[in-house]
Amino acid sequence: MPKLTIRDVAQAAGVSTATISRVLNGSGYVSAEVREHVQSTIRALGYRPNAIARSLKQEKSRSIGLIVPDMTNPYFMTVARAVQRRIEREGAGYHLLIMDSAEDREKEREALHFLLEKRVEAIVLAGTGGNRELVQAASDGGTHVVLADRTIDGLSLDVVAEDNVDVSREAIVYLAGRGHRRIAVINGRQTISTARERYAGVCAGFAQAGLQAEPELIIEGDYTRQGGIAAIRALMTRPGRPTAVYCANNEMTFGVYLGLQELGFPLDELDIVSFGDLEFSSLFHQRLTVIRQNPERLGEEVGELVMRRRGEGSGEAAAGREKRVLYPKLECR
Amino acid sequence: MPKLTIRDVAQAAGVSTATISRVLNGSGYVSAEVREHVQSTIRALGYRPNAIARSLKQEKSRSIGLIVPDMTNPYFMTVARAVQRRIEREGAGYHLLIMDSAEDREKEREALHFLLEKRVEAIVLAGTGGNRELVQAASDGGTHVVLADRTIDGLSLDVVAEDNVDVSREAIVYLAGRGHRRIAVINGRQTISTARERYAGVCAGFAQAGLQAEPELIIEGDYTRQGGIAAIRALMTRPGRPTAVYCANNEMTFGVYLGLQELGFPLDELDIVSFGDLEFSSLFHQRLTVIRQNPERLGEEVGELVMRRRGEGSGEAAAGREKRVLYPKLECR
DNA sequence: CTGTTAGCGCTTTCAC
DNA sequence: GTGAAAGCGCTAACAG
Repeated sequence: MPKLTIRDVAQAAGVSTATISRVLNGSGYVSAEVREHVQSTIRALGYRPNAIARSLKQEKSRSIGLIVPDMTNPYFMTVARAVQRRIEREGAGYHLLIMDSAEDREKEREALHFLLEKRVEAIVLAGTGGNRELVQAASDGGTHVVLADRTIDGLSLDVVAEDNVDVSREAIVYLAGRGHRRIAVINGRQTISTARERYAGVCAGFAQAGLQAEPELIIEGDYTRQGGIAAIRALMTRPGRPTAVYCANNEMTFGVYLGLQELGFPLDELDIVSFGDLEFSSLFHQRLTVIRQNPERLGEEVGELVMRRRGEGSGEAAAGREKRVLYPKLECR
Repeated sequence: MPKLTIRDVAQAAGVSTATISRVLNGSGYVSAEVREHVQSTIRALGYRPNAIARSLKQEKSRSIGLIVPDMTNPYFMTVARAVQRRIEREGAGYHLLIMDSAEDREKEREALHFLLEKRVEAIVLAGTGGNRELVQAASDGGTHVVLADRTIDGLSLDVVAEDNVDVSREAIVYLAGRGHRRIAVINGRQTISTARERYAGVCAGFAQAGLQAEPELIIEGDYTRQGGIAAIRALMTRPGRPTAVYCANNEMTFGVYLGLQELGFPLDELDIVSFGDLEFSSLFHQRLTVIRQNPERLGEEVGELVMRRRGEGSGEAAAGREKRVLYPKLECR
């Protein structure tokens, strides 16, 4: 099959390439007669314009980059899907380039470079906490940057995130209210903003409940399932076990259950609060309380913000950055 | 920030654009001296080559399209991730464009057109069953097409899929062996190849077990959670309830559990076999037997195939198509 | 070893 | 209303 170009179509239709282009884009004046003729020629030939050439000429890639720290986490994939839907809805042929940093700063750096070379019009970043200068440079360079879910200290950029502090405080108070005195905390890495915020909330909760946070019950995990398994293993195989656990993300909560099972404990051995939902929590009638986030909404907000920024003048005139905060809810039952 | 081009770099470094290009691509001869100078200039300026221009010139987009019928299904996202990893591993700057057809032929058609315009080098399709001519045309047009998970009748294309028939037969025999006589079947739409194959296997299973498949126990669902809910509702709210259910995909199985819960049945009311794993099946000690698929492996095979085809001459010389079959396993316990 | 140059396929002034 | 022509940023012959 010969690769067709706009010139082939022009030749076949007996008009100039400019006319074809005008028909394709619905721009400029074209008589109805010619338009129809061109359109039928296009159909007859099965011609498809080359989006790459178009992008080069227009200096618009019509693509948005998204970097998530974990493609296997349903939370981020839900965000991704919402963003994708939102930008596709615009109908302007936008699409999403999804990259996975796997919580690795180096991979994140590569992903940023990659997206920059692809000339994405905006980068949505749920970051590892690293690459601050590069992110700033990207923003200064005129690529819109929106931080999603996670912020980066010292950068003034658009942000759509959740309030991690207050609901975490509430969670600890809730557990204390149920009579727990030995509450373990499985944290995320403190390089990640959400992990820091969640921990801050936890501390506030302990204070409010008049409890002393016991160092050996505070474990720094890594937001992975394996991390959750390791954490619960450590907690349950030494004296002074906890009676309740606050777990800073969904994957680690899953790990906690896997670990409990592996250790031979009943799954309802502990009261657990999970920051972030687990798909099966509605079926899983253990002593599990969920802090329900709203990835759908977050993704929509991000998409909306991205498309709006696209309209505004690039970089330079960009007025104040925007910060939108969503509020997760502790689902007591 | 001024957008830098290769000419700016050339000017700054006092050499020609060709030299810059050679340094960038590691092609042709460049003296070590000049190379270093150019590289430091590039770094100093913070120059990033424009991948769009490069793609246009080289007539290689370095992108692969993937169309899945359901982005929310972990099965397909696992496939996607495996494909992505595999093509990124090549190190040639390849990336994946993921599109969601939402089981809708029209959306699938749009996605195909979109990817064709983006000049993706290959399309990986887990299809709805429609758009046969378009898919054929894409393949004829020189875009490699690999069917993943689902085949399309009458098309001779590369395929990586699972054997749905035999393990489904086995599942029914297994349920019959546990003494069940009233076994319900929740099918997928018969426009989808996997649904047809799974149903064929189910019928073989009934025959082998010497059971009569009862029409009112065979329900055509749609591979969605809602479909599963609707199906189990229908089955359980009329006389002659089943005692076991074969459920043709993971999402519908989830729906079955949601439905049972909603109807007030205990979750272990029925023996259930699910084609396709549920994330929590290992924790969920109900009467659930899973047919374990291997999306990781499928994705890797697809990625491998795609990258190999890329090496071979395009379209024309493409020798025989390849069909790889994976074998899911019934996990009895 | 390095520079000059001709495009890749399209859009977009600017003439007519 | 339509066409001619100049690039978008890069790479790849081809000279030198």
